[in-house]
Amino acid sequence: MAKPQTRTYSRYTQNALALLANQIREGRIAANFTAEALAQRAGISRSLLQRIEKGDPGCAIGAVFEVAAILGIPLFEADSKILSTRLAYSNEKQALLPRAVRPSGKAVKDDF
Amino acid sequence: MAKPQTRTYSRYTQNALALLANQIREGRIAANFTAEALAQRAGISRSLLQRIEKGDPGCAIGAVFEVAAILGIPLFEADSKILSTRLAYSNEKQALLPRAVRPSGKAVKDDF
DNA sequence: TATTATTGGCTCATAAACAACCCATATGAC
DNA sequence: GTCATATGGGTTGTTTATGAGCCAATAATA
Repeated sequence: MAKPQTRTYSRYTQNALALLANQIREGRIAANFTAEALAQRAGISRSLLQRIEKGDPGCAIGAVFEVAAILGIPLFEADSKILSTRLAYSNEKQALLPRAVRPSGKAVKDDF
Repeated sequence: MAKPQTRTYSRYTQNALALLANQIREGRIAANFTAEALAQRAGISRSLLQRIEKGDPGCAIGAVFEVAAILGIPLFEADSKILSTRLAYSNEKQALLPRAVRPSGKAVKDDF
């Protein structure tokens, strides 16, 4: 009972995936890393890295982020320190939110 | 012959995953979306959305990005227009890069 | 040009992701 | 408090991702 098979992606998602993939490839070349070498560092196979550099939506997000991290590509445009600060803030905020949502009659936001 | 089994992640990757997960959950609640409702919009199951909101590194990056896109969470801190502009620029840059890397003697960058 | 290594693109076997249910609990509205 | 439902967490079976290996083509250097 698992059939993602044909999953669709918004243009925004497609572009974001493509951009991240490009940054990874550019970063690898800039850092003078062989695909094999980078894959090894990230603890993944070369074939997976190839798919990552092609922007395959099916790749595990952990693997993609790890490769990006190794190359020093800033996720969220934030360095290590800022990221953890934002995370801490986010966690506090989380605690204040309601835990269940009651859909209020109608739709809310559909524009992006 | 597939055994990711025990994959390790840098702190940076872990934080980035957690932050994105938090933003998604916060965004869903802010938009007054039920988990079920959001999952349907994204074309995924509720159980997958739950894993996404917990920051599971094994989730497909396409699914995560799509959910983020629906909620209007800016990936790369960029809106739709800026994102496509950056992608176009990145593609041009890509064409100018060498296609194969010759590892020059020693290591390069290991600090991030 | 010759040489060597990187890369792209396959196949295959296996581990993992995913969807569809289920139930129990907690939550929000009344 | 009562009620309806959203959520957390677990299970199951199928689909998919992943690692390993291989080969051909390509690209980088001498």
